[in-house]
Amino acid sequence: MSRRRAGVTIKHVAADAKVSLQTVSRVINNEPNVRPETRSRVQASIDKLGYVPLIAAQRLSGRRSYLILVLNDRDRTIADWKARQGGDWVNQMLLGGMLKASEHGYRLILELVDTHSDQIERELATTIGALQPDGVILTPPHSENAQICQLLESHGIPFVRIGAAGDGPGFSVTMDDAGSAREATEHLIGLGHRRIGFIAGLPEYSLSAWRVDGWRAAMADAGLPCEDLLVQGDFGYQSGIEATNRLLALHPRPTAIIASNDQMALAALEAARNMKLDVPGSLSLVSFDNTPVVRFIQPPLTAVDQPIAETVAKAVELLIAAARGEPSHGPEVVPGHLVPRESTGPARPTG
Amino acid sequence: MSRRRAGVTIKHVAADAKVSLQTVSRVINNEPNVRPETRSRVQASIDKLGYVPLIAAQRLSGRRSYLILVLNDRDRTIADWKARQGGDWVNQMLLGGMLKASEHGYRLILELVDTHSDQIERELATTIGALQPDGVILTPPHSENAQICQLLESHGIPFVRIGAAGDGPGFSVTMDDAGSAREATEHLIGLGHRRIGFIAGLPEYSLSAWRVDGWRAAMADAGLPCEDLLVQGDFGYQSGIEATNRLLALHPRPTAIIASNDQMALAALEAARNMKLDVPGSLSLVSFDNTPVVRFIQPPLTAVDQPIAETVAKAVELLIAAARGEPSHGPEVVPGHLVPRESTGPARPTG
DNA sequence: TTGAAAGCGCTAACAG
DNA sequence: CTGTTAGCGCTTTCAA
Repeated sequence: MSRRRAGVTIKHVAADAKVSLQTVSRVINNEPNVRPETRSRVQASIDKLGYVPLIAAQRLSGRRSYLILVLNDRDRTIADWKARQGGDWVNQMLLGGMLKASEHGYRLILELVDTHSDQIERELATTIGALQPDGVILTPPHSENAQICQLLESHGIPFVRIGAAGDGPGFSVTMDDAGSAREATEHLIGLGHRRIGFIAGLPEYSLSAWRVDGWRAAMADAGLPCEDLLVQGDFGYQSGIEATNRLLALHPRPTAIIASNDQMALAALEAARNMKLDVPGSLSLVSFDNTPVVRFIQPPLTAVDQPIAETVAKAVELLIAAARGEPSHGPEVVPGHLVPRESTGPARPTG
Repeated sequence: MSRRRAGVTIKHVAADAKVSLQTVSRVINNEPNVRPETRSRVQASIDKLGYVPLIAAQRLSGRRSYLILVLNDRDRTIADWKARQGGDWVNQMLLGGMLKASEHGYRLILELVDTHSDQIERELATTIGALQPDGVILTPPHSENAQICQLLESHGIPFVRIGAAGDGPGFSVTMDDAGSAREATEHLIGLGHRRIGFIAGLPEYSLSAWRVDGWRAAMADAGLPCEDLLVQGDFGYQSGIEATNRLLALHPRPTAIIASNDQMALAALEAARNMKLDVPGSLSLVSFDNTPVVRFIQPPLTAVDQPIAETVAKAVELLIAAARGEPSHGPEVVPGHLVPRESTGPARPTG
């Protein structure tokens, strides 16, 4: 008869506490309408028997799955892992997300999705159908993917878009890219720099534009021109080299450069070295992301720290609140901050 | 009547294909005893309707959960994440584990467990009870935890112990720590070193001893004494400083040091610098783990690369095979390898 | 405040 | 080769 392992179920608890299944269920889910006395009797049985609700069963009978799905870009993530360059986006995501989730009895499942595939829809529908997560977290560039957002909406699954504009569907949590870029720029201006180059990231990421905006605003506020000081990069090392070469060929040469991510900043450092420019003596450098390597390189880079853990924790909170039917908030912004290190210094006249 | 979202279930498929539920189930699970013709008709309906089996339902009816649980040490993992020093154990684990798992329709769930808690048992029982994973992967130091192993055994859940001795319960996958240590030692001997110090890791990790063994064996083979050259560390930075100071105070001074992990190697580098010793001019240094930082430090460290991704992938394979009732293998060994960089050079007579 | 009954979507056991 | 039946463990009606 027993075709599975001996497990204590709600039935055993009910029998032990001499109540109905329903009452046990109510206790488990902290629902009202149970006399305190009954509740504690049931709880005692639960503890005594070591009963644990089986999530699959809870899900099946229409309740929550206690699962939150995090969607990352497949190629990018795998490439990062294989490169072993110390990128820690995923680590910070787990740090913020897992811990917050587990506070509420939820679990995170990381899933890699092929952005460029024309099968996203099928892939995603399969995952969602199979898992029935209570919420989904979208990271860039998926957070800007209309197809994905629409699919999630049509399934009625709450989702958070990280690093994407707040006016779309779902919740939005951003890291104040503009503010951070402004802070970085003001830091340099404070050091006396007047020609500050900016290497932008891929235009399909909204945050690329926001970072440019922050820089522009700070420059404008200080009455400094941006003119030829903005060059396009693609977040990759090679593009950083090219962008830097372009900037350093200008007359007069910029005395500082802000790169939209660490890879490009590392590239900028290399490019500067190739031109025998000392950092920070002849060129100050600020980077975005603050991945571990930038602390170990010589000189350690001044960088904008992206509060990934905090942001993802916030995302998880929004999702859990939504699953509980709590009222939803507007777009959330988690501020980043500048970490000054040795790659930035006082401006010196260019040669 | 419909108290849940419209979802296409096995019933719809059965109706559409004009077969019984059971036949659909057989097709889904690739079971035999279905006429090819019937099979393809069912498959057509599945595709047409976009049917996806709900994992919770499969689990509930006694089938597999398609979940593999990975247990990591809570404090260590969180500390690593917070330190942001570029440790990428988790990344490599996910790289190897997730990809392999997804090949077979499985998913990985990472769970942090408190080793020092006297509640491990309850904590674990809860997780296992709630999730009912088809397999569990234990990483050090949990892989050596008798309490955990016993609990898993009593629940009848297949599990793999990574980096633990092969003679315990469950499957075992190791990274040939002894072989790697031997390779590192032979590399140094080949460079002419005769006094090679070794900084051991925490004794509660079996792999600490294996690394020592490999070093000892290589030294013995070359007819070199180990005597006072072995000092105890605890994998932490501070212990690396102290151990190195101890070694460098010896007469004659060792010309090379192998540290049992990167943190201690980084510490050794620092300690050597404090004594104005050039690396690798006056002291060669080899480290274990090969985390990203050791490539970015000056000089880049020669290191033993731990094949974490491969190892975890192997673990996942073992678990899936076990879930399928395939015959089990003996202990598996995934070889690591030495990555020579600039921290090792020819031995020079000590002063 | 409590309980009884009816499923959720799927599979195992047994017929045919 | 295919179908029927009886649950898996839990929650949701709805009734008491």
